[in-house]
Amino acid sequence: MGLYQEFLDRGLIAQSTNEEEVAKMLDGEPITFYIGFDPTADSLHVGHFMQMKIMAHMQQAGHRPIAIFGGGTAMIGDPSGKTDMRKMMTKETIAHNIECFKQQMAKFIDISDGKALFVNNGDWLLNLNYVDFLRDVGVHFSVNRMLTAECYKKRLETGLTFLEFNYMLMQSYDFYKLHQDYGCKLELGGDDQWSNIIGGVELVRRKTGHDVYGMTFKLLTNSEGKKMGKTEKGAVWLDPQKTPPYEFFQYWRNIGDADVINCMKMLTFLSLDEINEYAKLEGSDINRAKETLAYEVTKLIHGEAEANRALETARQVFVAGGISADMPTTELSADDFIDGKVSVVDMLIKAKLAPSKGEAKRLIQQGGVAVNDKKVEKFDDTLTAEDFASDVIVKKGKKIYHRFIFS
RNA sequence: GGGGGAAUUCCCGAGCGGCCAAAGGGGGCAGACUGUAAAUCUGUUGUCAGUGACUUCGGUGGUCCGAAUCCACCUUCCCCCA
Repeated sequence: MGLYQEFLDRGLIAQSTNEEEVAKMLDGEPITFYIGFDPTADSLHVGHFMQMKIMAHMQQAGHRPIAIFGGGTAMIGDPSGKTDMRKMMTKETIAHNIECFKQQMAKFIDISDGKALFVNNGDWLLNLNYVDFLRDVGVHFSVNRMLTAECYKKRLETGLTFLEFNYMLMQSYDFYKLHQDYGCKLELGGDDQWSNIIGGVELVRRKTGHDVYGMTFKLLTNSEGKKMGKTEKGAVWLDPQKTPPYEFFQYWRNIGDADVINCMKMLTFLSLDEINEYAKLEGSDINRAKETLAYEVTKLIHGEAEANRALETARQVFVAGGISADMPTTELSADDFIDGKVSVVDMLIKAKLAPSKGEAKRLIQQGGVAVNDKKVEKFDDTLTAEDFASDVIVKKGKKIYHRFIFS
């Protein structure tokens, strides 16, 4: 099966500037293509992972990926689809974020012997001469057209600064630059990048007369159309420091029924045949699909060992109701004990299971806390040092387990 | 440059000078029901303390016994005009 067909079958493709040509390119001679990443945080997240997975797919098929880090564009901030202007980032932050991105990405993309390139658009964007740029690039853009672009729609209601309005030109210039320097012929990206991508395709054509192409991939959304990979606490990060593997695993283990198969197709390398088998599951059997999804995605990002540990932990906790060494753990010290006792409330706070005493008390009063499987009845319950002879497991709500040790 | 409007607790958004820790919705958290799902229902949602105290309503001062509510200045944002 061809690469293009594979992308199509997995439901990854959103739109392309020229379907026929792009399909031919993907399954034809090696080409150079690029995907941009704006360094807006110090870790990649799940949304980026999809892009990386696509790059890896492409690389396996013989194509040469260029990952472009937006050291220049991040100075502006992409307004696409945003309701508010982003806080402007300092150069130092951006540089730091790029380093973090590079390290994470190098695990998925082979950059040896020039098989893939990591470039920073700050290298050329930051030194542009304003007037020259306007004459070279700005002249090719119609404000009228830009204003009708879908991605600015929201911003036309709330306000769009000229700073951000320039973002499209910068990104378009990237494509031109990569085309000139590396013969790059294809830009890929999330579907929110569509406007920016066609801007680049058009700019290259106007300036060089060459045909280049763009294609966007579906964003990872759930069945309700909401973006996935976000929790109350923020994004689901790839950095194990920011989102521990077990938590990462649990995120996928807990997704809605309607989203499992989609996620499998988009995020794992499982064959479509295999996925179709999972799609036949119904009722509580769907949990098997969720477990597989969680395992596979965790394996891709954190490695097999971590995936196994997360899976084991989850099974022990939820199926056997047992204790696992891999549970999030808080170590208590003698200072935490007053008169030889430590209150459950204080433990919850120490483990960050509750942000304040009031909330910790409420949790207990509403019956949401159990110590060693026994529901805590009173909010002023305490434990003594003897209780810690073996590990103490605190359960918050139905799914959050936390281990306390004291030695 | 001129004129008008706005800034409220995680978000949106109400808020006669006292009865406002501040309506309502969203979101979050917990409980019931379940399949570690969804939907639904219930409770809860500033901090500390068991009848209470304390810190909040863009910022700084002021008026008043008393201010999220009134005044002045400042900051930011939006809209209309040039």
